[in-house]
Amino acid sequence: MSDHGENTRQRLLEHAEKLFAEKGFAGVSVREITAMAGCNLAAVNYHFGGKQKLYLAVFRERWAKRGYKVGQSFMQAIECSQKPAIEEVVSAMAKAFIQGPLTDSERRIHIQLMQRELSDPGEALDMIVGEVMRPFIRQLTELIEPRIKRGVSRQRLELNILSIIGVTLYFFLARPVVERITGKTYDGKFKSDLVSHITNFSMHGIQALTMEERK
Amino acid sequence: MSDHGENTRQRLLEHAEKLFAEKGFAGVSVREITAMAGCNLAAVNYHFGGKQKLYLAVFRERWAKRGYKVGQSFMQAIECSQKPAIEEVVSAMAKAFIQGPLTDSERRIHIQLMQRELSDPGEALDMIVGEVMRPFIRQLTELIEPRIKRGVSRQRLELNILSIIGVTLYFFLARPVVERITGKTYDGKFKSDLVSHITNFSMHGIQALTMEERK
DNA sequence: GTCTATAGCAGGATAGAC
DNA sequence: GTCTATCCTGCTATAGAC
Repeated sequence: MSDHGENTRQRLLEHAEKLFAEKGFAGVSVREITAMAGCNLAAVNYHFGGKQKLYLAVFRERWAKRGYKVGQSFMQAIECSQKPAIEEVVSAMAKAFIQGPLTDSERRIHIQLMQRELSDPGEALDMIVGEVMRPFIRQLTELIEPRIKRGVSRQRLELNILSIIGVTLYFFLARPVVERITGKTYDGKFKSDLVSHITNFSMHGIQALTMEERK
Repeated sequence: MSDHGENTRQRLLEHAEKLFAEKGFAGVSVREITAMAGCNLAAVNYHFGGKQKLYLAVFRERWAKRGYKVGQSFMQAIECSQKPAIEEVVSAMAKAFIQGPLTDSERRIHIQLMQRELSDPGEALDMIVGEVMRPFIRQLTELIEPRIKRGVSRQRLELNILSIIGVTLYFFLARPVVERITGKTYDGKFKSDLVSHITNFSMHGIQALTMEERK
């Protein structure tokens, strides 16, 4: 019973994250969170000091950790080959996001939370970009840069890398649209189709940087 | 003074749209909307019957119209050539979104609103997909299909088209991240860089469908 | 550390005067 | 059509018992 406190705190973080991802900060009430976490209304204030600070704690204590995890899973996949081809890098990146160390529901929550923070940037965005996205993009840039032909600016390379991440995120964020348009549901088969599509599409996109300009 | 009513109604739609795009449905209060529209708190109920119905009216009376406008601008750009090359189609699509008939601020609002509806699908999503996205994607499919090599499934083509739209949307949605990562602001120069990047990246991605499979 | 109870306020909606 | 005044619900946050 002495560590019941830490349990409550963790349950709060867990369920708050799920609800914030689903409905956004303003769309969730503290009552809803505490009810779902099976604890008292006052617990949020005791453990975090308010709803806003709980929201930030979710990013610091849960989101960031998962961000590192995805990055590590990517680096693990890539580190066997010392000078990986662009295909390997792109494929490893797509897989890190899509078939990486997260469960389906974690992945959903993770990406939705990030998207919400992108849509109305708040205090958490600096952490997201500085601690997770920028280091990840830097690693990618260093891996890909030696494969790029002379004369391609760093900015163009960055835009390409951002695009690959963008395509990947899109297929999670726009899931309701993708399902309606294609008529498919996100089952195992369709997901693996998605992985190979994203890898293929992105790889060709970025490969343009290894060849001469068209026309 | 007899048409003051219609003016109020339009001002409400206009400012409600802006606020809903910025902060989401739950993040905006009716008080905030009416204050910004310079009318009385009760006007929302009188004209629309409640906050939720105002939200739907925004999509039906403003969002959908702009969706058509973008689609038409695309068709206009493409209809001069009877059998356009894939490059033309992709370029016209990127331009319709990015340099099309909308002003910068309209574009921002338009895409943010859509994204919010994708993140938590509500009653407006069916309209968005059915009335605007599906017809647009169908047109694109018909334009591109004759250029694709035999044996490529309709699903693969659809995924490619969705990806192009995805990349384009991403550079608006993730604008705060893109700015932080690249260190650029979305001024005229950077935007035109974006247009050519998106066109290039997407075109190479989809061109894979016109060639033999790799390996 | 957890709970009950409640303060204090902001939200959407409505009735009724003009 | 518009406005004022108000109802009532639900919110966050806190005080204080246990």
